[in-house]
Amino acid sequence: MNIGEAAKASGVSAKMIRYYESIHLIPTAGRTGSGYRVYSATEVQMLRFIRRSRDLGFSVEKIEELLALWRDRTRQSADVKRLATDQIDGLERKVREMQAMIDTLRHLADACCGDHRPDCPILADLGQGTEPGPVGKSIQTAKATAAQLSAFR
Amino acid sequence: MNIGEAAKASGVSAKMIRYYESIHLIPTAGRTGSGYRVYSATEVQMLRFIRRSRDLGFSVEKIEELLALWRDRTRQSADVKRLATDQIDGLERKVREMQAMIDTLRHLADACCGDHRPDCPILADLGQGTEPGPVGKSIQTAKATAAQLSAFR
DNA sequence: CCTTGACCTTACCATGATGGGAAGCACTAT
DNA sequence: ATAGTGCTTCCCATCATGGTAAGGTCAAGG
Repeated sequence: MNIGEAAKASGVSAKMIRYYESIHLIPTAGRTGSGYRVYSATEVQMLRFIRRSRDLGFSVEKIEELLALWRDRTRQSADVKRLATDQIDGLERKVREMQAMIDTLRHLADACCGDHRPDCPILADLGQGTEPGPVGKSIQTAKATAAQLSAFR
Repeated sequence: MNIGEAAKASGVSAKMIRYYESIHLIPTAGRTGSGYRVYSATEVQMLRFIRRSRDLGFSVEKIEELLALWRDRTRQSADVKRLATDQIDGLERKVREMQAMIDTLRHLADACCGDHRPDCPILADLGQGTEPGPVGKSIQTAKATAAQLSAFR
């Protein structure tokens, strides 16, 4: 099977298949005499495993661990479960951070009449600065930086 | 005021201040005779505006628009509000996607006894593949790819 | 006056996962 | 034989941020 066919069958782009091979997430694919990569059903299954794991938000690093457990017939399901619950925890943390942003934004947006006039509590709040002092003067809900947000994973 | 002091006063790292200048998000800072950047209270206020916007998850691109509206005394508050509600929409979409992942993961984790035995429905599900066919055989809740997730912003 | 330490400057590299494109070779169907 | 599609490798871009290195500057104290 060609890389293109494997891509179609697994839902992983050819580009990413080559990338996964280059970072050794998957073993080096076999080659035809002319240098084309060749994939078997087993390898496509592994690619689907990866694809599904990515769909659940796992990082490549975590997928490496998942694959290792998958291959290991003497694994302990507790180890797999821990990976899953860690993933849940991380996602939930992210959701909470974003929810805090949403709450703040909605609060601000609700206060903005949103018409032709220039007065805007949203800009007023952003411009005010929200000092890190003891008594914040503006709505101070979202504490997470966008940087911190994307930091996870 | 030095870049270090401006960083402390605004909550934006010196590194990022230079970066924001290089991409023209903020105007070119003045310099002392020896080449040190100099910042006034006005510029620090702009940096705080940026910092706060980032805290609310706005991309640099969106912050550019926010800053333009901030400076424009003839702005229409509707334009600001639209930026805010768009941001809310984007965040909510992301939250929904992550919530779907969480739901799927929790479902799987709940089914995993998590002990010393190797049997694990989590790996079984990942390995099974969840074909894109009409009748998915495994739990199929999370439809968003991690790629799509981070694609926003 | 000289040293020390803290701070500034620029320039380059790295991150994580992915896409895009170019140049060149291989395969398939007409 | 030729056209078209698909494969190969290699390089670049993303986005916002941090790290590091080599070198210049400033302020305080001996």
